[in-house]
Amino acid sequence: MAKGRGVLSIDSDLISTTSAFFLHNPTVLNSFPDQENIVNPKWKQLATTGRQTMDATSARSPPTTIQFPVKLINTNDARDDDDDEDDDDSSLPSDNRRRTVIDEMDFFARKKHDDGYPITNNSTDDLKDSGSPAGLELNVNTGLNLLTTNTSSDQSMVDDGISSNMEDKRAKSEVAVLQAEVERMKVENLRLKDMLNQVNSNYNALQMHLVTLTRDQKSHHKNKQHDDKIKNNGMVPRQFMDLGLVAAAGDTDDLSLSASEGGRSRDRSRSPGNNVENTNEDGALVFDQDKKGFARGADHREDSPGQGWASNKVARLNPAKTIDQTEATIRKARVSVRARSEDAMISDGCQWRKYGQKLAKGNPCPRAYYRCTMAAGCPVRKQACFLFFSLIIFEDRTILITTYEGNHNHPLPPAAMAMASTTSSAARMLLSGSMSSADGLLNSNFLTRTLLPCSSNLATISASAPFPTVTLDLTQNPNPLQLPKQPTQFQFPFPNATQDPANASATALLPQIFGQALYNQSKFSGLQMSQDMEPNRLGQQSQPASQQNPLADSLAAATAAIAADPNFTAALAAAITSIIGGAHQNNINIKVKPNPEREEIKLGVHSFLKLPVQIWQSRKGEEKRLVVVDKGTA
DNA sequence: CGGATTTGACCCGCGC
DNA sequence: GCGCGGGTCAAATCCG
Repeated sequence: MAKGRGVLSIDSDLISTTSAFFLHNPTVLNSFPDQENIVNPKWKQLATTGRQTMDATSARSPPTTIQFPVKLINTNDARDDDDDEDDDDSSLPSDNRRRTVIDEMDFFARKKHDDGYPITNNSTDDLKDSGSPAGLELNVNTGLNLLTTNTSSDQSMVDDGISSNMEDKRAKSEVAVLQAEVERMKVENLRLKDMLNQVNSNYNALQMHLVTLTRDQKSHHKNKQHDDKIKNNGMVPRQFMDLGLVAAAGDTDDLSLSASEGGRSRDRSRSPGNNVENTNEDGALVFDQDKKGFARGADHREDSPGQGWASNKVARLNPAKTIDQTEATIRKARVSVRARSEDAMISDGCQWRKYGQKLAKGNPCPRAYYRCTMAAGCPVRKQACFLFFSLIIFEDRTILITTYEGNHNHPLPPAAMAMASTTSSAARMLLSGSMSSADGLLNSNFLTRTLLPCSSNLATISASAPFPTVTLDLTQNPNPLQLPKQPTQFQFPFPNATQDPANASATALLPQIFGQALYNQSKFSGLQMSQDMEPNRLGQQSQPASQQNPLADSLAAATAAIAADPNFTAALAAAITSIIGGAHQNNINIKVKPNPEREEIKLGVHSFLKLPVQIWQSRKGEEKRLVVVDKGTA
């Protein structure tokens, strides 16, 4: 079973801040009753963050055990009024008066005593005394009728003139009954919380549908006009982004796929099993664009396993490319999360089952395919593969790229909600059409500021890839000015990353650059990286590596040795060549100033690779350059 | 023994 | 039309 064992690091501040921009109500995060029992400490803060909402929810929930003692006090007051037969001219009904005659409340008398209002069981004088202070609570209505049974029995007690021993026994039995009742109410409370959570989830899902469908309608007119522009200037990527709006109407898998494939039959010659997984067996509503309405999932079986990965299925459709059909060609957004993890899977709170593994070209690290198994028919899938360069350059600092697609059709545990909210919101941002770009890679200020306000470099959008993809880079340290370090929330398995400025910057920059390159291989034309790229970032990392890392000197020596090793050269070149597919023009220029802070880049490389690369050093020795040589000539 | 994983084969789109 | 690559399936295998 594929269980997330990796250490995923997400800053909960980031999430909490981000959640303010989520379309669906983040309170879902807090609606699970088991927050106290969260095992993983990494998520505890999330649970704690949500506790306010939980408390509020509890306060609004049906009567709890807290309230009914108040009701008892109220009864005592009434009893007091009645017991004072001589002085009292109470207008209470006769039954209430009879009820108050009961002097059964041994344990309540004790409680009152504790509260400072002493009551003696059989003393009517005491009953008189006890009446006045409790009168403040007369108006408290607990909504519980727990006293009904008690009072009736008490009434008979009084009439029968039972002794104090019997009263003690009765009191004990009533305590037991009340305790059982308390337990029952606790269980009921938990059940109600579950129901509330379910309602919240349903509400959020419906809200998302409504928003996206409304947006779809509004954008439909725009798309018409936009298509004309596209015809004229062939701005396919632009068109693509706009089509994303339609996909956004699904926001979730179901809708987009239905819209894109509605009315067409799949020609895939697979076994019927292909259709099993995405048919919404749970009866989820699916929007059928052809039918202009929602249909039950059971009737919506044209889809294939790829409800999740819709893109290639969309491409399988009728190749005739009219504008309308192009509109129907909806590619689903993907959200790629880049996190530091040494395990093949990050722990995102969901249960995944691995259904395939593929050795993608250019990456010796196989890509694993997972599907969500938390609910039958859940269309969510994810891919996971290690960032190759992270293995090359930071051997001990692997970066795992996890790509999600689709939305879950089932309630999620809090831990999963964090990731799901992040990814779904990112996908919505991508598909919202508010940040369309004429060309592939862009850094969206909009997305950055809204989805990930803590950092300006955490989110990247790629529309040129086969799928619109939002990449959330969780490998970087957020801007320390905006987000103080909180290493306790999520633990990256790389302690040095925050300690060593050089490491921090390098680990942040390289994966960002190379990782994006991997996702845009078709557009890859060269990369440059310099220490000057982010002076602020480096400036905020105060101490030089040599001061903080006692191994700096030895590392520098090792670096020099490794860099001089022809095996290293060959290995690194081979790796890069492999990644970029041996394209002739693909020279990767990595400017490396001879700075001791860089020494970690070269560690442990040549044990990993075997193909050639050339390292060129400038005359002055200020700069080293890695040149990828063609596979045949290297 | 049931469920999860592995892995070779297959399907399909796309580029040449 | 053919080959390549991504994605998926499903039988075989593993494992608790």
